[in-house]
Amino acid sequence: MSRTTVSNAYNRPDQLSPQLRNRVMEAARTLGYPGPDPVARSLRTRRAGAVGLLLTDQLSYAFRDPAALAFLEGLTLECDIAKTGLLLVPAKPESEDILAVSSASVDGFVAYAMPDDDPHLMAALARPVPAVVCDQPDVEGVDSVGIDDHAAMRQIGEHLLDLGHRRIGVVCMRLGRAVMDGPVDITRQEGARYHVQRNRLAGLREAFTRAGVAWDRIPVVERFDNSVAAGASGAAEVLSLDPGITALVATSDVLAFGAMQELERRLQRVPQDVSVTGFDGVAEARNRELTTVVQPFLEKGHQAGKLLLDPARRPQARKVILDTEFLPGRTTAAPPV
Amino acid sequence: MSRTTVSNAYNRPDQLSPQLRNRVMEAARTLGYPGPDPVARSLRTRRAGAVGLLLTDQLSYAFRDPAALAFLEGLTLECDIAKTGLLLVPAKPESEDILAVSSASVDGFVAYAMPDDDPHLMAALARPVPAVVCDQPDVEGVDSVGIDDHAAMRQIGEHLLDLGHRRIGVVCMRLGRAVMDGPVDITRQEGARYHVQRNRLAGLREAFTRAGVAWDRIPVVERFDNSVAAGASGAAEVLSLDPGITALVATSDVLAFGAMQELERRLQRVPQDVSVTGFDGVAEARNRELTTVVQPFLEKGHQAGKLLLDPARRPQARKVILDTEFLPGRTTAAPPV
DNA sequence: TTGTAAGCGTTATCAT
DNA sequence: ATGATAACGCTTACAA
Repeated sequence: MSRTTVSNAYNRPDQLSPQLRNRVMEAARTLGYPGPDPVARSLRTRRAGAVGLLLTDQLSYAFRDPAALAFLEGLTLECDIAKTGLLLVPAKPESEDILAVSSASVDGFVAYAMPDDDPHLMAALARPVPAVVCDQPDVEGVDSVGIDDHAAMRQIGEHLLDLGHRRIGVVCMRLGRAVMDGPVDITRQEGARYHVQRNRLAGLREAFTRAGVAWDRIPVVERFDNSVAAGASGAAEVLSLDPGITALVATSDVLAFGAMQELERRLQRVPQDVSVTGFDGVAEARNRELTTVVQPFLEKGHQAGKLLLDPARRPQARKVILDTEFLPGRTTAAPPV
Repeated sequence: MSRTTVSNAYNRPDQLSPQLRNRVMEAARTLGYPGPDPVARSLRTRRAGAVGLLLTDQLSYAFRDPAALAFLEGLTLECDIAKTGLLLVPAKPESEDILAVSSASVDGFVAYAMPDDDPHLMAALARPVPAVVCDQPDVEGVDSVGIDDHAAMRQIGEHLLDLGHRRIGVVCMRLGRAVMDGPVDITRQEGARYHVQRNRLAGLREAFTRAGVAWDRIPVVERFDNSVAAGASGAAEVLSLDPGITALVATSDVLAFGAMQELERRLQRVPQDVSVTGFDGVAEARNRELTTVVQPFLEKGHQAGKLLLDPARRPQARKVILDTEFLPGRTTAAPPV
């Protein structure tokens, strides 16, 4: 029996007589042939049947961050439709080991919120497969999905300014690949390796600078982790830098929850004593009526998947900017008199 | 320049002179050679560098279930260590299409809480790669990880019996691959395709039967989704079948939250009017002090990963049964007099 | 240190 | 309807 016939028996049952097909399958059982080898098939067909996903952090991190989860959910829905697997590629930011990226058998990559200079990102973009970046700076020839972080954060700044706040503090997420928890000077703010954080800080800065508030007086504190605990300790540090602030701006909802926890511990009322804002619009933020910006994470994942899996790929890179919505909540009010 | 030299330049930089290596890399750049093809490499080395994961539901479901998430987190931690990617394989229960399973380029499979007769599971086990099943019945020659669902649920039953409950109702998760929301007779309970649900119901039944309570009088209601909404509607249905129950047993914490929501809507107090129990011990259950059984999801994922990735594989299948802890909370009390 | 040659297991093309 | 042949791109003994 020839190879071709066996291949057809598995892949094109209609191309050969049912009895021959049965004979093939029976022989396979007898001989212990487990069916076509996926890797060899991929080599021949030039299709891996999987999409690679690069995340900011080690794999397990993604399962703790509600925002990353929603993105993943949107992306997997597209993968389901395209009958494509999703390969979570280990890409710890502190590791320089890009072997996992360069040897991942995938038909394309999605990079989500990676730092601009991450070697894993570089390695993925260097691969001769399509890629989509999400929440990252545009790269020549690479499709991208994102929001206008700058404008969204400026809205939050303007909201606080309208309420009358002038002395504020900021807790932001990591700005580089190394742990650098502490106060952030303007140089580091501008040179942040994370597109999203850089733009949010810049947007806030623009709002305050326009209103005539000196930005270099505003304490900005960095935390590596996006966790409630990090938000709490970040808020504590901001308050130690300027105990007189009337509002705390966090660059994520999760950090804002931590800030609120710390304020509560200090018996400071929100918003009567200190206003707090977040960013993202995760479920808990809506429940607790945090003043925040809602961004469509699920839709981001959808769009990223669609761009990557769209068979009719355009000759030039496409760029999707999704809408955000400023959502005033009960955690902001006029500063105390 | 020979193929070998190029291969060595990429894979064994120490095996050739630095200047030659540089010459190779430069030539690669000039010629636009993107580096070794991962698929061809996998074919040759017989290593895919990825582990396949089969989940009960479509991929996106996993990102909604806190239990599945914790399992994933534990598993990915092991994958990180082994520098192996994790391939989420689309395996919708209602689909018979196993192509994604049989053509996934993986070095092994982890199957998590799949129904016993799922064709995707069969296809994965038929592949000539190692596999680990989790929360599933033992399969000849396949490593397994799980808990003693039967004993754990019996504990819950005994707890309720000790408090004096005799008329109870049950809300369980799906027992088969098709949506069959509604009351469940004993035949369907015993024939449930989901190992976990089957054993939990059997454990509860044993406790009540031993105490002399006729099990066939106890309303058991099935819901396909493991969601708060499903728990609420399931509880409502149980209450319509027997308005006189003094306790509601849910086979998951999430369903229990739904049951509590429905009881609150009916102005029934928990636990004064009706007791409620869950299963899993997710974070929210601990916060709300739900009476439940805590099971180590993270550890389950760890163990599954370890078994699969352990290079020193035993000749015979290994079986890991993890401990659970009965956690009495504030949602159970003696029935009203 | 570098090169030669033999597969890895498929599927596409073409011929019968 | 079925079969022969030629890649797919790589790694790895082994030889030079």
